Amino acid sequence: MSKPNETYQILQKKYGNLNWWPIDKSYHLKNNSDPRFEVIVGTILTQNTAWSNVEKALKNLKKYEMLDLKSIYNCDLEKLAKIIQPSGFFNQKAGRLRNIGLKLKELHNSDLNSFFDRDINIIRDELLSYTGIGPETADSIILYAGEKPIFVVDAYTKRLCQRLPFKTDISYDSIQNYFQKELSKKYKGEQLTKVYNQLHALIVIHAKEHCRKKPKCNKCPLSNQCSFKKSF
DNA sequence: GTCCAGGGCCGTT
DNA sequence: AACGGCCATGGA
Repeated sequence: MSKPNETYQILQKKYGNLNWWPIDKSYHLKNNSDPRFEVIVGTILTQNTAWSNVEKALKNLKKYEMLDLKSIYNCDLEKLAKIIQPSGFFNQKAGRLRNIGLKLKELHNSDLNSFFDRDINIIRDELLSYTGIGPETADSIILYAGEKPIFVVDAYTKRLCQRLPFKTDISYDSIQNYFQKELSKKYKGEQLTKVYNQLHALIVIHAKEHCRKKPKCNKCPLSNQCSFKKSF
């Protein structure tokens, strides 16, 4: 039976350190804006969407100087939708972004420090109450913007869990609880946060390179612990 | 042309 | 509770 700790070690050795979440820090230094807000925007834009399309939308937002909280909640929805068009689902996402901006302004006076300076479960419940933020988006915001220890489960993670398999059913909460239980035995504090961050990134890369829908099991680094094994 | 991507909401059963 | 349709672009 596969274990998250082993899987992490193997993937780490294979793919090395992956710099997630991808953020243009120089942009935020120059504009005195908060990179955490770019992460939040990115989590919405990337919902069921290839990152290459998200990059185009983020580039547009910077071009029109819209990548900050105030510009988002003050925006004209049609204009915002046009700007983020390359990311797909643009009408939906424009509404979600503006709504999140308004909530952060109204409930937290636009202060991300105080927003994130709370218990993880409190933050999570609040994020889940916002329209357009489900479990994966909430957890991505907490981990990659808030830098707090929570494990993000996505479609890739579910696929991996089915195939290896791990000893868990594949509901979001079950997978998250299982990974957190196993990994927190070995890692603590900031180290644990880094592991959650890195492992999710590793799973994404691995799923793109090998554990695709139509898997490429040839040269797969996890083949020893995987029971799916097919030769495609 | 078809398939798919770093989901979530809403209506129906 | 579980499932299907829907939202939409761009790259493989």
